[in-house]
Amino acid sequence: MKIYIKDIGLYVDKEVMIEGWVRTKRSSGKIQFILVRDGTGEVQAVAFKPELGEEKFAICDKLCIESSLRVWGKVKKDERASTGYELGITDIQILQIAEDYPLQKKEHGTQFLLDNRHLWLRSAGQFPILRIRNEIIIAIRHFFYENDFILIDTPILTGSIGETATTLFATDYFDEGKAYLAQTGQLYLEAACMAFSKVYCFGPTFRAEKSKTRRHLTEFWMVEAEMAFYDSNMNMQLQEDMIIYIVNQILKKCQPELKKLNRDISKLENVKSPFPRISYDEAITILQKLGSNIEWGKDFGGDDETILTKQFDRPVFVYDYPKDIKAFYMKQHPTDYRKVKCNDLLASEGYGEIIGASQREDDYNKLMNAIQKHNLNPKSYNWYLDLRKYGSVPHSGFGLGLERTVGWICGLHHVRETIPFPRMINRLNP
RNA sequence: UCCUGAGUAGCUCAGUUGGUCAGAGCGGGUGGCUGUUAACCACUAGGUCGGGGGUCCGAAUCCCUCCUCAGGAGCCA
Repeated sequence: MKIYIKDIGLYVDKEVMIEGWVRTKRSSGKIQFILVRDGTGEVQAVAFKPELGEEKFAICDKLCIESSLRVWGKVKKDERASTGYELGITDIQILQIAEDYPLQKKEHGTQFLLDNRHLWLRSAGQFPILRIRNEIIIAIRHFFYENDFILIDTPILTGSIGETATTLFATDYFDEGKAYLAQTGQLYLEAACMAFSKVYCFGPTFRAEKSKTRRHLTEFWMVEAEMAFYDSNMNMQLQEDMIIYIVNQILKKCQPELKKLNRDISKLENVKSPFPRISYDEAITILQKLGSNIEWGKDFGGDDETILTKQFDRPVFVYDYPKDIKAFYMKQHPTDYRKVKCNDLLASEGYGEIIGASQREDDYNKLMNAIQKHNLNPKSYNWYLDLRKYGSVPHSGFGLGLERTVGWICGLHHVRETIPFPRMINRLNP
């Protein structure tokens, strides 16, 4: 009977068949240990010459790493096997010998691994990361579903609308001129939230910035939410609830994966309500006290974010930034014209920004002013301005970077391992 | 675009006061081993030292230039 390795504990002393690949092999004359993986787990299969016979033992001898195979055998509990169980091979069938498989058991460099990303995905270290990514995505969707949000799929091909034109990927679009790959779904969500009240989108996002850092990809996944009748404080509360929900789900469902990644679980268990909330002004004071030479009016650098997040044992909100360093659509602060109602969420342990959020400008004239001040063409924003003409209400929203969130929860140094096939400034293949 | 660092065997790397400096481990091949956990032991094949130019009796090593990669700045999630 064919089984999956994750279920092997249910079949002790039974005959089973497993289909999979060779993770590694060790041989010692008359006995061979073949570590078989099938995508759900791994198990040590043992070939013992006197029991298996010359012919089949010789077949095992031909196996190399990542060869595909079918094995039959009896499941045994055995402490000597790394996973607690082993399979006493009674028969074996090779599907293909993976001759000259490029990846070895020893360490490789990043470039080599990325060149072989299609094979690197099979490595033991990549399994927990992408399984956690999967669970995070499911947690996010559940969170929104349980909180009465409607999923709105926003377009990936767009006209010239968005934040700034310099960081867009362009492509020819029939007689309509240039189309751009979406760098946010927010403006469309604002339209949709006037129809459904609470909405979200979750899809790939594209930024043509020439960023070469461990926090950047040119194609990444962003979940964005938009809520009618939410002010900036309600917005932060929702973000906090969502992050706590995600972390709790991962702690509940992914203990084995976190363990394989050597993640310090206590750091994740700290992610509880309430998250500290500090204003931009307070953040500047703290940073200056700690020796940063940042001045009021400037955005935080990577080092500043690191210093700031290390002051707290959980993610921290920074709110109400100067308007000059933020996007045109953010709502003007009611009492301080130099600022806008917005917030970032900085993840702990130095990971930095994982959410950017704001209350949106709902006043037609103020929005029109901002568009003009940013040298944007009001014509392109006709429909966006319409939303302020026909039943405008206070509304807020945020965007969460999926890969940065996965990197933070997994405790990884670089976001490139958090997505199956990373797209970076000089990497388009595989 | 700018700053810093790197490029030596299929992979990971050592080797720079210029002179047995063409090296190791892994991987491949051959042989050995009945409990291996990156198994081990013996033997063996593999390289135009990123490309080009220069200095020198002599360059992996020094100089110039180009290419590629990594990290960071800017920008952002």
